[in-house]
Amino acid sequence: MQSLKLDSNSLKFSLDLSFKCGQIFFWEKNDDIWTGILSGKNVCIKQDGDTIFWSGAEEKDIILFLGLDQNIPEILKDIKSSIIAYRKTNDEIFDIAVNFGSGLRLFRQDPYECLISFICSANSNIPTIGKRITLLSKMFGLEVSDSVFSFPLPEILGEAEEDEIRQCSTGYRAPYLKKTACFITKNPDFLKSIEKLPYIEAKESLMQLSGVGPKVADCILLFAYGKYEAVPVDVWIKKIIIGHYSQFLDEGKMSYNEMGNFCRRYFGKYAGYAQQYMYTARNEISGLIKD
DNA sequence: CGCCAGGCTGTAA
DNA sequence: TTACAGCATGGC
Repeated sequence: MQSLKLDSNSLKFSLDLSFKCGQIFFWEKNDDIWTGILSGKNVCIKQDGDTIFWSGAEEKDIILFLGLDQNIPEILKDIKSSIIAYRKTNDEIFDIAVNFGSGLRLFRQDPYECLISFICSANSNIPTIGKRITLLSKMFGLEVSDSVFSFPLPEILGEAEEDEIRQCSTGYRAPYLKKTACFITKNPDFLKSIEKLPYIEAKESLMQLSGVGPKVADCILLFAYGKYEAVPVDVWIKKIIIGHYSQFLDEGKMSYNEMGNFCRRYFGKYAGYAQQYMYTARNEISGLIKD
């Protein structure tokens, strides 16, 4: 295994927390080792204190995937100064979230895998989403090594029968998966073209895909494209906004876009990062805010 | 049994 | 433009 020492900006990095925070689903942990596939190769990653060990990839790709180049102290400083500028005080709930989520890092995952994963996420929960992805990979993935299956390729998923996709516990999401896989097969450069678009246009573009609404689009933009102004508002974040930030929002201005716009004004250009700290600490926060 | 979970699509006003 | 029924699955 290769290894690298975390630098001073990354000393609190937590591989476990980052994998488990609901941003990625197609990796598994066995005996302290996370295994998955990057660029078609089996990759193992583990953390021991301030050292990351891995195999199956080049160092620069591991650093990019895990987001180890991101300067977290700088990002948090930016968010906190934006909060101060907005409300003239600190935000005790956000501080609690950052404390709880210490070591959190937004990965840079493959856009296609992120897209399919979050179509599966609709109206569901994290363990169930993971099971769906695993079932899909076993049914439609390529066996890259002994009983290790790749993420299902678009050309295979697009040709699959809707019933087969339903057998992977995907329910009513099955036709969305098939349609979107077909679209990606016919438009192989589509996901690449999203990169250079500004946030609003990138989001509108993604929302043309079947099964992709505003929330799923924001997840893809944040978790795969590193567009930190994307703020996925799920039921937990909505609860937190209503319970802790409603003083800053007009009654009746609780639409998806209004909540996201508020977060961007309040947290600044890294609002999506702030959102992920809040989401990660959702259980701790929910007991501290209005119901 | 009912309620909820990283919501979206289609329809109606 | 917004409102809302319907939708599959699994955990509690």
